[in-house]
Amino acid sequence: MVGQRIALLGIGRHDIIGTPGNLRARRGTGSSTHADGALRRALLHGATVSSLVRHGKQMAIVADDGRVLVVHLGMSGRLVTADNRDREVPPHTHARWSIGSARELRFTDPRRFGALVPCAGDTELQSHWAGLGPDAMDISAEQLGHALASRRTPVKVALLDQQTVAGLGNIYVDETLHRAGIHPLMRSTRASTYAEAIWTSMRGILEAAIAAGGSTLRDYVDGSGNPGAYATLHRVYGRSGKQCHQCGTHIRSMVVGGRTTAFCPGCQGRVRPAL
DNA sequence: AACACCGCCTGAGCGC
DNA sequence: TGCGCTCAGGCGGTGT
Repeated sequence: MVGQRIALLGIGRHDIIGTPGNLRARRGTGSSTHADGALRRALLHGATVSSLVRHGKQMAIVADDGRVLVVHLGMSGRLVTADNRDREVPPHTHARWSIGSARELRFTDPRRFGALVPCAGDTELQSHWAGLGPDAMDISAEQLGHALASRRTPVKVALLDQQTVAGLGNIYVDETLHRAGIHPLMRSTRASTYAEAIWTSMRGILEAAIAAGGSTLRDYVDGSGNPGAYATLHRVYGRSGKQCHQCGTHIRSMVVGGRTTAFCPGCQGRVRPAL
C-alpha cells in the first residue's frame, strides 16, 4: 500500500468509527448511505499512503499529507486486500478503499468490537497511543519488571492490561506464562522478580507466533486473507483437559480477571520459574 | 486501586 | 432438522 493512492469506496456503517483516546466513542447510529466530506477526508479518501505503523494491537495508516487512520481489529476484525475485480465482498464489510487502480482494501468485522479511529496528525496519534504501555516487541526486561512491580493484580491480569505492555491478548499471555513457568494467579509484584524469564518467554512466543502467521481460532486472517498456523503450537490455550507436552499434567482452566485462563498445574505450580 | 460485572455484536458448536 | 443455550481473540463503563 505504501506509495499508493487510496480512495474511500464506501462505508457500511458509522458505528465502527471511534475517536482518539476512546475506541468506542461511536458517533452516529446504524447505517447511512452518504458520508459527509469531513468524514470521507478523515477516512483517508484521496490520500497517498506514506507508511504503515503499529503499536500493540493497533495499526495505523499514515498519509503523506499528515492524515492518520488507526485500525483496531477487536476480536473478529479483518483488514484484507483483494483484487478490485473481486465482486464477492464479504458480509459485515464496514469500509472499503481502492488502492491504486487494481486492488482494494476492506475492513470487515462481524462483531463490531473493532474500530477505525481517524487522527488529525501524528501528534494526535501519539497522544492516542500514549494510553498504551510500551509495545511488547520494544519493551526491555527491566521496563517490564518495573511495570509488573507496580501492579497488585494477578500477573495474568497485569499482562493483559494494555497499559502495562501493549500487544498481548488472552492467548499470548497464557502461552507466555506457561513458557515462563509462572502461575497466572501469582501477584504481579512478586512476578516482577521473574521479569527476565517472563520477558524471554514473551519474546519467544511472539516471534514464533509471528513466524507462523498468528493464531487463527476462527476469524483471524492476515492482509492477504490467509489464516495463521500458530494455534496448532499452543501449549495451553485451547488445550484444557489435555496433557501438557512438557510434563504430562492435565491442562486446567479457570477464570482470572473475567477471562478464561489455561495453565499447567505441573509446569506453573512451582514457585521458581522454569527458565 | 482493584475487582466484579455488564454491554456491545455475530456466529459456531453443543445438547436436546 | 431445528431450537436454545453457551461461549469466543477486546475494551470501556459502572458500582463496590
